[in-house]
Amino acid sequence: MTLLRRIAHLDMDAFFASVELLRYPQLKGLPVVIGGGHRKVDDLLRERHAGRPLSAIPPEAFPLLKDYAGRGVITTATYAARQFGVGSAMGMMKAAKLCPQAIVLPVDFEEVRRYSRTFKAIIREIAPVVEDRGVDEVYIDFTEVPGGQREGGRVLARLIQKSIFDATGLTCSIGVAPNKLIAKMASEFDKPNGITILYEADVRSRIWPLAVRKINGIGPKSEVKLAKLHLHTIGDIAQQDRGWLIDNFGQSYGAWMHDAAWGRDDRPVVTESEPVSMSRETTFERDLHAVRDRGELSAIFTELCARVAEDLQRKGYVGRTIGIKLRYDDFRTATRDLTLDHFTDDAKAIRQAAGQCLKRVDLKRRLRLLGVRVGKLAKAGSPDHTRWPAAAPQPLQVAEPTPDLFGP
DNA sequence: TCTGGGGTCCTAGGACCC
DNA sequence: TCTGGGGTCCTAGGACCC
Repeated sequence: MTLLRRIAHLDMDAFFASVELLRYPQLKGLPVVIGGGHRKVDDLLRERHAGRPLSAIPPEAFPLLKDYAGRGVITTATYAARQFGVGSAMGMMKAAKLCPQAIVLPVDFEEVRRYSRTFKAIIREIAPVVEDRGVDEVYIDFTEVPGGQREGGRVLARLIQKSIFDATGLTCSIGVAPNKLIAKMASEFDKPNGITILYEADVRSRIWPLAVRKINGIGPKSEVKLAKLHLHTIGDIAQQDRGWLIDNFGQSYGAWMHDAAWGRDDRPVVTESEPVSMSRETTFERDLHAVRDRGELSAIFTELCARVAEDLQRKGYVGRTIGIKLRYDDFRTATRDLTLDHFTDDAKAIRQAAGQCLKRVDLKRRLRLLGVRVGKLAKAGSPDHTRWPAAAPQPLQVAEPTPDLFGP
């Protein structure tokens, strides 16, 4: 008998918030948002309630959204907070208007990553072909897993859900479908803690009525453009002529959009991949000016370079393209980059190259963000990296490079 | 009182080489 | 002297995702 391709998408429910609720179960059912925050809420609470278990801290002791002042966005909101219209990626200040009484907690990345590793390890024990899609999501290929075909994947999905819950106390939602594209949409159908099974034949009835934005790959810009063409649902796209879509959205995107609307997607579940770039960036608490705040900017810039270098070294990569990113007070973004003739993971070398990039960008406007990126990565010590440069030997550093604007 | 931080992929023009 | 292509690399910006 031939196997049906069965791909699952698993999404942890309100992951960041749920992880916090494990620590503070007294907040269950209350509106809680995670995000922003440079404040050390945990430290604060621990100090104030020294000696008592975290779970004994009364809910009234927690900081509220209405008292929040800062530039952060919300990473996750509990379902109780979502009732008020608060959601991911929303600015904290806007959220505070909608739900001032919500409790705010900062992201605890270490804790989140710990649970992330745990739930992914549990999945891999059950079904080994797993693709990482960030801390709280994965695709899983059920096709050849023993029992992966039973009830279209429902039996295996249930087993995974239960295993994760038993080990962590966390819930997730799973969609199982013929491919990643449909599985991703299906996992949203029954949240939280749900399972949705879809087949090719369900595309018309279950997928076509959905808004175009539900397709993973159609974002806010394309949504607006589609609306102007009077296309609102996925079915609307499916009814269009493929050539017409290509004329309006380009060869690649237009054809992809047509396939997506018909539920066609043959991308494999990719279990391993190499990073392409590593970066660090920071948004300032207030907008800074290149001249007036030179000292502050210089220190931040050097620190960002040091942190990228650290990341590269810790993970064992070197890179050849050094880039910077600026965001102006009007939210426009500028990037500059420079490709070196050798690979590096050295903070000073990165700082020097990034400094050269800085000279090519307008520094008259106030800045709200500064970032440093290293691309064209290779594994440290790999032939790819040691072979470089291929032909001409690089000249010795002849002169000290001229200092950049943020220079000491 | 707008709008984080970490990524990937695509496009498009120009340089440069064959 | 003029007129070509094709291929690859570099750079800047932008869409999108988690």
